[in-house]
Amino acid sequence: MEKKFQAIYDLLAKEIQTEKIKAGQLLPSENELTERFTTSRETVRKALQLLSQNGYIQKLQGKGSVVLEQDKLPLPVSGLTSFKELSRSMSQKVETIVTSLSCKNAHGLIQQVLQCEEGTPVWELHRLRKLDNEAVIYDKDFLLNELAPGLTEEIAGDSIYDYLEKELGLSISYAKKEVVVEEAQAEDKAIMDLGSYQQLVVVRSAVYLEDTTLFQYTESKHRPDKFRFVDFARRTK
Amino acid sequence: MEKKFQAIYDLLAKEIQTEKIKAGQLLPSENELTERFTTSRETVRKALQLLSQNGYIQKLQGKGSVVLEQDKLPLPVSGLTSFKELSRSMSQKVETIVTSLSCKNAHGLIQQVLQCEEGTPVWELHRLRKLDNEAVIYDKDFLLNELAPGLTEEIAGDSIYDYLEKELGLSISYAKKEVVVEEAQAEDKAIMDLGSYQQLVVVRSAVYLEDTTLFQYTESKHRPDKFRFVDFARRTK
DNA sequence: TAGCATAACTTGTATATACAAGTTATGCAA
DNA sequence: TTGCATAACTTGTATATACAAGTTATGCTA
Repeated sequence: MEKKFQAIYDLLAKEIQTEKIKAGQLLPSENELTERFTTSRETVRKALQLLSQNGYIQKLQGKGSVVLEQDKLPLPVSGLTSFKELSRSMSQKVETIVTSLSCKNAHGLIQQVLQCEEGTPVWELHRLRKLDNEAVIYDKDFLLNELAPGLTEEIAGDSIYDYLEKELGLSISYAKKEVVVEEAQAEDKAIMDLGSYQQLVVVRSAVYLEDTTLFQYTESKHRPDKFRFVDFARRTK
Repeated sequence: MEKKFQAIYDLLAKEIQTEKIKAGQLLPSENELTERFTTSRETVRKALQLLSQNGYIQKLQGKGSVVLEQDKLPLPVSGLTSFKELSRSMSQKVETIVTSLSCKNAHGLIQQVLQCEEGTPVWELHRLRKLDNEAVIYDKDFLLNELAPGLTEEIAGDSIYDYLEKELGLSISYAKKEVVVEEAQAEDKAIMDLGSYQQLVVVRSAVYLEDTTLFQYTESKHRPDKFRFVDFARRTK
């Protein structure tokens, strides 16, 4: 049985996403929700806490919980809209090409980034992402073989995470990311459709499981005009 | 009086930051903490929830709360270290120059991004950030005059947020951000030390107060080699 | 009518209790 | 000694209660 507060969160999140409850409106009060779901107020509050954390609502003491507008960053100052087109185009043609998948024994850099023993078998996976037939994203993944022994090109072409979570029962817990801009290497220029772009946005991320083991290290290179990162952040200090 | 769970959070966060409790170690159990702070377990759990959210600890059912390493993204793959130098250099010479501060009546784009009435008085603030005597960051801020009527160049040269929170009692609650790469404009080239860089990392952010009013809109342009964005994210789906 | 105290809401904090679920150490039994 | 059930921990979920603090509507009073 799914946890109660999670179920309430899922339900309310869906109602907000589908605009059954629209931005600017108030959610039912905590007491009303408590009755509706025949639960306790604390449980409702846990669900609301999640909604707040993920940018769905803002809680106002004495008033209630207002639904926030989704994403909606006010218009960009310049007339540039290329990145908006990109975000809209998530539904457009996206193609993933596995350019290499091999299992190596960790050494030097790989061993360092995965923080594992020398010689530990690790997958090295290279994927090229094409948006509208242009190769604009190039991903290099390193992951512990031990945790995903049955990795194949087919799986790699899909979502690795689905495979991990649904097939292997592993659960990703948290990640650390870094975004920088670097010169395109010869390899990048050879394999990507870079045109005259000389620099790439590089996203390096370390992905951890629930037990804090570092599971995956990824370096994702993006052609600058096709890169967009959106973030919602609350303040805790 | 400060809230209890907040106080516990602050104390534990400090202990982790100063490495009184080191990465890899376990925090005292919830029951022990409950005793130490003469409080209830739920209150301790609220504090731990905050620590978890902010990447200080990972909770393991049945075991305890392990302290995570701070930031520590495994080594970058390439030999490039310029951005690391930058992050280290936060203590190096940083200089802020207010290049313009004026109060205008909102119209067109400004009115649009601040989502206010036509004609509402708004501050327009331009600041140039110099790192080691190089002008590498250029910020344009728009903020509602109504909420910060006493803004001056001196304050703007400092931290605006300190002024807002400590002087005006306003509290920033959340922000939406977008990171993209765009061509440097003529103005950017004129005012920044760009060298041969033709593109800039642009961070656009909308800052909201607790009552969900959009208070500030910022466009921050960074010379690519001096830009670095680090993120810790937990998974909620 | 206008103003104002107050009642009736809302969310925020703090506490107590019970049991479920996962991990580790204990100690008995073969 | 080894193996295994179990006890004694740990965190996770759910519930109930009390009062504080902020907002809004009510309705009385001048």
